[in-house]
Amino acid sequence: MRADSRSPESLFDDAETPSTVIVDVLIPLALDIAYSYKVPTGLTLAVGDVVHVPLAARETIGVVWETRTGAATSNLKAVIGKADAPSLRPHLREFVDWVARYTLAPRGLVLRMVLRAPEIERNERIAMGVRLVGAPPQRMTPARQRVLAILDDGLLRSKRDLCDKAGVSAAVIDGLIDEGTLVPEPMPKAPVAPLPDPDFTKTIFSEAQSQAVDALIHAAQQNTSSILLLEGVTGSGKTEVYFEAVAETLRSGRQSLILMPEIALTGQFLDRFEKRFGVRPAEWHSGISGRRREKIFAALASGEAKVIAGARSALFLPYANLGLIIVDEEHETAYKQEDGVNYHARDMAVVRGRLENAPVILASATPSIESRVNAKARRYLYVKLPERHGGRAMPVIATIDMREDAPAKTKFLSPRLVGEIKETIARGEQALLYLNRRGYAPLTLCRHCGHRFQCPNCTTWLVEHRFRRALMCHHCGHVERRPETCPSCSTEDSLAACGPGVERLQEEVAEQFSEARALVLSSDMPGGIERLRREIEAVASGEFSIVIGTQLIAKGHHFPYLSLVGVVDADLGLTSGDPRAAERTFQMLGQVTGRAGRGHTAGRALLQSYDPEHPVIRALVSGDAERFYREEIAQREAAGLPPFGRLASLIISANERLPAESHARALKRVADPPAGVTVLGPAEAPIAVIRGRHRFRILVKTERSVPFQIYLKEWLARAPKPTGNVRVEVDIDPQSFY
DNA sequence: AGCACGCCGACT
DNA sequence: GTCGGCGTGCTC
Repeated sequence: MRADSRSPESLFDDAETPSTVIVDVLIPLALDIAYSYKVPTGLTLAVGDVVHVPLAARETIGVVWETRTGAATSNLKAVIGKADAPSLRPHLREFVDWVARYTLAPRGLVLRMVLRAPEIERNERIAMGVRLVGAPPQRMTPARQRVLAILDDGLLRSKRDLCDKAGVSAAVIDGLIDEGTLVPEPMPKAPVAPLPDPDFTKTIFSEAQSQAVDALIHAAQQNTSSILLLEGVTGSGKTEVYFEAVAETLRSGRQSLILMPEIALTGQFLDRFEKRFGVRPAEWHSGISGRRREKIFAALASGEAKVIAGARSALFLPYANLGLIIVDEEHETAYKQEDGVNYHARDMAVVRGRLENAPVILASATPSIESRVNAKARRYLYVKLPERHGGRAMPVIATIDMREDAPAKTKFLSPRLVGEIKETIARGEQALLYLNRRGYAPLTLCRHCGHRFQCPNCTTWLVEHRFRRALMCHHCGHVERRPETCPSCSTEDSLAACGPGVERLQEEVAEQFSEARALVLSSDMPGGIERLRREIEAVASGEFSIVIGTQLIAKGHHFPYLSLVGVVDADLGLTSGDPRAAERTFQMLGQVTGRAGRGHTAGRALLQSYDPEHPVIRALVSGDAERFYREEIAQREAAGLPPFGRLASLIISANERLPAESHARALKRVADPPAGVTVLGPAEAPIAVIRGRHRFRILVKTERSVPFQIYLKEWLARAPKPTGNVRVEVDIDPQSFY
């Protein structure tokens, strides 16, 4: 061996060194390349193995990405040893590489999403139970009698269980062990998730549903991947239909993943699953902690757990034999991860399905434009459930023209809506008022000098929160006290609230319906998620007659007493600059109005609008979704926007201390795009300030059909590197992998 | 992710 | 002078 092994040449000089096994280890950090390590003699490693490796002065975990033989150069560090974790299967490694390439993220960061699931097993404690073996004790006591009576059948029981049943403390059992009457014995490991029974109950389906079920079962039986869009209006029994595909996958012994937007993972879904399969599915979301995560991780890797219902991160779990992926509410924006690795779980689900030869079912009442386009272009199979099941009627949707049926000044409920609410609560039914605006008023101005309160960081108005006596920016989180006098002209009591928020609506409801029990449901109410959950339960049990809520009430809750939905400002959101504004509004209002009348009464929905002829409003009223999608796609094409995919936004972030200059520099970088890429307008206002950095969003589209994120990455790599505190990130918006 | 290094303004 | 915050680059 050479004395001077530090020179760069020595790394490749194998003249005097014997050949050894070298592994390339991918480390779950922001690194795109795998690092090489020597394998010490006596250790055998295979691709996919999880290993401990030295890194700088630390020790980290990593995954063997490649093995090879090479020169044993002494400047390679050696693998420390194998970690006690299941090896990553080829499909999962392929998935990591694919996602990293597509999302422009370093491979290590994607690997981290796989590995951070468990903190990688620590040695598991084996639970001990006791069994009756020896002779009865010398001294018999009533407590001992009870214990022995229970263990009479000779079965193994856990101490905990035994204490509860016999009504004794652990000391009694320990005493009997000391006497030799009972013998401790390791308990068999309890299954992490009990096995769902595909034939626990048989659902009776309508004719239309049966056809959908057949199509889904057919897809599930294939050992190849097919993508299927299941479009079914609220109340059409989508969930029960796709449960049949899960049942079929269970029968074939393969695993099913049901992806849901985080918030939708409710008790109600779990109950429905239990009703169909006899047990609850294993759950996976941010609320599942430590031990449980490790167990689920291991049970999926071994193939023991068969069905998992989870949020988007469940996509990166190590399935032993994945046979089906369902993406519930596929249009949900919660599927888009915006920090760290930018990915859209729906699209990555399609990719994983392809890699694992598993069918993917995308389910929604209001599919995203891109899934609709894919279905119509026959890239996806398309199954539609056009009507509600059980003979329930669709809600009747009508508009209230606010130009004709105007509310009183500083009021926001039209006389007609007020009348309908009165009738509804008089019948003992529930009314829901939907307004997607937190706080009291979206704008505060001075009646004397016209001063408007604006966020110092963003170009948005500050929203008044009367409850907290504060003015808040809903963009960046900036908060300031609401002053008594105008900061500009010092006039007292001149500040006026403009426009409605849910808090203000609550005030109006209290005036109009003083006798009714009303409740505001908003994500920023004090008390957090726990209180919110309780309140939703209370609404479901009919405790309130008027519910005022922001968009969180649209998410998959079943309110059996709800018969009237009033959309306070149906135009809200239609005018924002977002190219998806119309689509989002259509989806949101479709979900909200769909809440009406799922119980014993036919539902009604009223949309208050100043623009009742707007295509989105008209589509909602006529129930003609087909027409909406057709018109929206045509309109996007007319506006020069691609119907789906091939549209990305570049996020540019610059230190807030040097705004103008850095911003200009960063913009220069995207000002000169290559042929085939069009920059859609400059970024005018920062969309947020995160950790002292302004974030600007610039939309970019391309004609290229190759995965254009890769194309963008190459472009950005070639572009002159911005100096100063500027960073350009590529954020992939509606994605396509074609 | 950590950690070192180097650049700046601030100040015992 | 040097302390410390922040930005940048490196880790087989």
